[in-house]
Amino acid sequence: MESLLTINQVARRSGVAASALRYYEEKGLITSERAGSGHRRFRRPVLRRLAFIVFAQRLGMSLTEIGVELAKLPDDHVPKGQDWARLSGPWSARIDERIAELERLKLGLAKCISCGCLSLELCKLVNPADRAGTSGPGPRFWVGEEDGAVGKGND
Amino acid sequence: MESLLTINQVARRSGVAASALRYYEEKGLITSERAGSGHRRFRRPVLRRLAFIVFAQRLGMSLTEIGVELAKLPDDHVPKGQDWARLSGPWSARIDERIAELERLKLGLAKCISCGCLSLELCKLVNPADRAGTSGPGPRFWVGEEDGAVGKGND
DNA sequence: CCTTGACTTCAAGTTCACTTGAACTTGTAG
DNA sequence: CTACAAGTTCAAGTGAACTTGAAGTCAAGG
Repeated sequence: MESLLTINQVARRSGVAASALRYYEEKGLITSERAGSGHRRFRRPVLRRLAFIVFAQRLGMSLTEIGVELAKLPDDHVPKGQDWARLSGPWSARIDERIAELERLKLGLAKCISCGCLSLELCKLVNPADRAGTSGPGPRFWVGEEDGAVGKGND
Repeated sequence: MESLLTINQVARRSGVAASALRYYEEKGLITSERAGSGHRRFRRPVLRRLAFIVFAQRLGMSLTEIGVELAKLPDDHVPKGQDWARLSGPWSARIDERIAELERLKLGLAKCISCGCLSLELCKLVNPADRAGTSGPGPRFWVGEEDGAVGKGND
């Protein structure tokens, strides 16, 4: 028994909807074999890949970015601890950055929100590195003064 | 000089695009007066409201959720330190939760990714409270075993 | 043989958070 | 008076990440 999983088995075990699994496959994030019937059969390592995808989404990464990371895993053999471990260094750093930003936000919240400087200081608290700066729709980030019409009064 | 700001002044000072400001106003997140010409005139406190919106977005909140929070601010007077401070308690807690989740993720990454248990343990690391559980599109979260087809082998 | 359930593909729909474009009005400078 | 920038509304488009629906296939059970 090679222990191949149907799409719904994977869906139940991963918490990722079957439709999402097809979507991920279409996007090249995961792969499957086919049974004679044409039905998908997933190998078990897909579960770890999915764990990684869910994980990375919680960190705010887009599927495209996640795809880039997953591409670093080998195609020629089932990924081993070492393969995943190669990814984990940069990831720890990434998480640390995000935590640091949240700490800054928290500090800013406590320190500034009641003193009137929030609207002037938030720019220094928010790290725009990740998703900002992309063109098209999506939230922008706070920038400093740029405008002539700056009063001396508190905002 | 009452120091009312035009939409582009607000846009420059907040880093939020003018189109987004109109959108926020439409959604009831901010308000403006009108000049005789029909042009929007924003009062200065809108800048702090916008700071709060940008801030909350960085925490992963939707505009709808942010609207609920902003509704807690008084309409009858310019929000003061105390008004903002009333919000800050729950917010600190919220940030702490998020930080705690990231710490768990990081720990899980370091501890589990190389030992083969990741796909079984992530469920305990990821806090689904925030955005998961919503119906419709969007990412799902990892759930535990639910399925008969569980092998004893490592995934 | 017929139904049921699990699966397939493909096209179209949904939500969020905006942006873009068209057509129009106003205020200021030359 | 004419330009032109800056503003307006409204409708439609965008991109990400999926979901939903329609129509069809396939294997197993009664």
